[in-house]
Amino acid sequence: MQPGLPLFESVFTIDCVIFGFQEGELKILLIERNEEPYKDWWALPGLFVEHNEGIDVAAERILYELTGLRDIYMEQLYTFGEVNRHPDGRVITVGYYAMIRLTGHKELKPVTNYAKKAFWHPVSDLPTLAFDHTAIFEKSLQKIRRKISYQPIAFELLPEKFTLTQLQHVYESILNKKLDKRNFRKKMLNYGILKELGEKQRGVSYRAATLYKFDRRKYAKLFQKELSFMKED
Amino acid sequence: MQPGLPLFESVFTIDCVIFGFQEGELKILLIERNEEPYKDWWALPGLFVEHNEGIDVAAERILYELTGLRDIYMEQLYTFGEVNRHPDGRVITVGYYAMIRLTGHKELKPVTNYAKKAFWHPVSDLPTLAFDHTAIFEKSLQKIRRKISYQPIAFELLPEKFTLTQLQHVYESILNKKLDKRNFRKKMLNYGILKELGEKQRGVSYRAATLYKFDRRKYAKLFQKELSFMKED
DNA sequence: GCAAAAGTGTTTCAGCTACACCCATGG
DNA sequence: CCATGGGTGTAGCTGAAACACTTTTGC
Repeated sequence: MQPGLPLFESVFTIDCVIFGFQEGELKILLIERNEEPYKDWWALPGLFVEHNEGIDVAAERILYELTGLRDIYMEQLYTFGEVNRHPDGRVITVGYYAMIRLTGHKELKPVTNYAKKAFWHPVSDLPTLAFDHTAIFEKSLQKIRRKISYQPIAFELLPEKFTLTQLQHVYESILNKKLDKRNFRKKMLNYGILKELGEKQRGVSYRAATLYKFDRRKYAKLFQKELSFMKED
Repeated sequence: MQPGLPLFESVFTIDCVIFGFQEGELKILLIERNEEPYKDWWALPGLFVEHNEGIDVAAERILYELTGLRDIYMEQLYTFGEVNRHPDGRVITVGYYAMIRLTGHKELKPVTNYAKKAFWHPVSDLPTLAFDHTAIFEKSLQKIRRKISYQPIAFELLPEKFTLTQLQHVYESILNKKLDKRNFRKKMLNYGILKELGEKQRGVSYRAATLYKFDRRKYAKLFQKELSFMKED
């Protein structure tokens, strides 16, 4: 620590809610802790922030250590600094959330020492989590529910090529309600931010659907920054 | 600091964007710094968080020290943790924003030692601020612009009794655009969350306007939590 | 031929927008 | 009597919601 600053120091961590979409369900990545406190509990992946490490960089570090992925969609969520949130003393944590593409064959990397293993858990059926991690998760879900109505985050969870039905399932699992198929398609195609690829699905035992990709260029052109997507209630 | 935690400590502060509405304009409270670094610069009011002090409590402490007010509308904004944001080393800061009622006669309390004085500055014409405080301010403005469209935060800036025109001016100054008077009134009254008091304005040299108050009870009953207020663009 | 999902239009309704004039009051 | 802001209604448009049947494909 440099001179000039007073000695008000605090212990300080990052916790991360990592969303993925698998088997038609929204899931998050949990680890099983291998250390006290909360040994053997499920928890959000987290780490201590090092000196002279920016918090965004630290958040990316977690993600890389766990999944081997870089350049992932990731946003800061909220900072949790209640005195009693950690049994060993005042630990402030900054929550982040991330969204990753689970292409099925992607394996989780061997997990760091403080965790036994990591698993994808459906958000509809989470166990009780360590610390205040349940609250952090709930805040993240609130945030993406709101965000999906004005930013194109659904595409972060899908492979590059996807069908409209897959896209609809992402919206439905985040918003936790059924949407009307015709209205969804009409609206989505009207935005003009999907590019229809010439291709169709392969290897399905029913009528193959048209594949689309998200056209970032058009999106950026149409809306400098935002877009009113999907009504909220 | 308690045993059991590793020695990853960080210096850690709170900075606060305090909004007020005065003379028909949206303003924020700035202090003039009396200490290095950035001595003599304008800055957001901030402080170091003490050990065993929750961050929300610390944020309320700033507000009380500067304004003598408690029980104020206040929300966490974002956490800024870039390595180079503070010239003396890595200082993480949690930004908050608050909204207070400036009833005109309310004086600012004598300011703490690190500041010479505090002033209300119109947000439309802010000086360059110390550290990354300009970025913190801009994020807070973005946030309340979005928030005013789904939560009744405008009332936090007004006295208990207000006219519809005053309310409209609050919306206009936050959204930074003119609104149509008839449409604004129709919509606002339709929500059914304003209570018409029997009274009229006094001491104005034109037709006195009807006074209203925000009916929190009705608001809570109608919308458990949220409301789609004012379209966003 | 059947199971499973793809794909497709129209009507109705609510809420947003645009817009201009008379009224009450104090000085 | 004049200056200042208070207060009011309607018509047109746009976007959301509701709703059911035919098509394609693999097996």
